[in-house]
Amino acid sequence: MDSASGGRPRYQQLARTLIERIEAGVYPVGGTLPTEQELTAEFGVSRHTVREALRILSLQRYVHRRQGSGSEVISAAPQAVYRHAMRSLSELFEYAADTRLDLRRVAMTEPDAALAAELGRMPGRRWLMAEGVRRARGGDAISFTRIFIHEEFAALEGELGRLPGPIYAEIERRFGVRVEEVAQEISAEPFAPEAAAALGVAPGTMAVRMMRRYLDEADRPLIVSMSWHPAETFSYGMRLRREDRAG
Amino acid sequence: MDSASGGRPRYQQLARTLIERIEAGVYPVGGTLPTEQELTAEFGVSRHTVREALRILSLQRYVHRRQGSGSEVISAAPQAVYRHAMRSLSELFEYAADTRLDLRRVAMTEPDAALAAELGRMPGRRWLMAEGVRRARGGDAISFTRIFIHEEFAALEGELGRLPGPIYAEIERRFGVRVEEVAQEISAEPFAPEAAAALGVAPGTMAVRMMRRYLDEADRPLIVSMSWHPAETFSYGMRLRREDRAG
DNA sequence: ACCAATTTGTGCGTATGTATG
DNA sequence: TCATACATACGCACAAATTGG
Repeated sequence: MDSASGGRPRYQQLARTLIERIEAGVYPVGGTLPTEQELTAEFGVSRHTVREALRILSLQRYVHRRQGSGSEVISAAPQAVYRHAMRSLSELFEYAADTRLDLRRVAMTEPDAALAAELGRMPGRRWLMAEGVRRARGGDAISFTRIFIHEEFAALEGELGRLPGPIYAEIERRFGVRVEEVAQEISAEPFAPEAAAALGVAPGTMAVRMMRRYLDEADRPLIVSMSWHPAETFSYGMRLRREDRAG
Repeated sequence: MDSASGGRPRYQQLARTLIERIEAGVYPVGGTLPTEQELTAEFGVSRHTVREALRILSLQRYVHRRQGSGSEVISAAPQAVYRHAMRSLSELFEYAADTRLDLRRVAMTEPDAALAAELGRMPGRRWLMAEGVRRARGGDAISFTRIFIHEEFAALEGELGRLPGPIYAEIERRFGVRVEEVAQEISAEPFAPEAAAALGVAPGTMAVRMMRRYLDEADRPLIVSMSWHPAETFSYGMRLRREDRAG
């Protein structure tokens, strides 16, 4: 169309104009927008274009439209909420479905002060620790992994090697608890000697460390997992989506 | 209309029918829906009605519609369950409020094929590139940062150095577009020589790279930012909360 | 309770633009 | 280059909800 208008569709230009007016107070909160017919006349566009623009304002929660009544301005600065596009916890590991965890050691441990602080704010209790190497289907090593399971669920000790799914899912099923929140932290540090040896990488190789705390409704950690990935091959992706009213 | 169909509008009935087919596997994930024209013929409704129905499926993330290509089925059960505890995009950088970006170079660039692929699936266009060093309030270097801004917003070129807030916020305000989604990827690689020099770290130092693509409603990247952090001091945390859905 | 005007919702037809393969 | 398929945009008509008389 015309280059002066930025090359964007007319309904988007119109939506932007109306939003500017709302934010400037031309259409005050609590009042109503001009009718579709008035907007059609003012901007010289069809009703279809006006309605597409008003749909944008409605989705972004600037206005509330009611048949027979009009378009009420409900906010001059709607706040956004972003949603992690993830349907289940197992998608936290995008690779989880195609990997297996080869455990090399399972034991009850009592962490020292530094580790206890990392595990969470629980009192100085014992944890069931499982460590091993996560491998792709072909056998290639992905990470050195250490998992701490709260002693409350220590009955799993004998079965850790042959669970069909993720450990957190089994704990939810067996013990009737629920993972309400996951706190994840990504950092980087060189591999510890034993981790390097287990993965078969040179000592001192740089690793990306992912720590996840699986928390219940009171923020108590049920499981804490730590994985060290060779930095050269590590990649982690996520998508965050702005929320709006569904249909 | 007819009582057998529930008295709901035709486009809602059609949307319901299509969703049922997707969930039943009639239209498998990864495949495409029939074209608008085919749906028009099958259901005996106008293209307008078909498009209203498809808009519902698109908003509910059942399909992804692409001009010229079709409506790809992307999920048979699109409800997200975990929510990233984040109120605004600026919280992506937990430090954003207390940092500043010292730009050392701003220029229009035409990326090569490899970079263009990383920036997104836009045609081979030019981007406004800004690069510099992000620093804490005290002046300590945090990261080497390179930002690519779509040429549509190149008018910002002269102001990049003195924006009050994040670039994406200014673009939303000035151009009336909206960041609907952010795709983030974390990986690790050694610093490039010029980045190492700019940060004052030894050549070959390992870096954690964060790439973020800020996408509009059609998944077109508006801004792409890349930051390289010295691995030794990098840490990134996030929390994901389970959502209780009524039904 | 009813009517009439207003306003948005639904639905159809048509034409042209633009990205894709 | 060309056909296909979705995006944008114009027009019209009638339905349904709201409002005020």
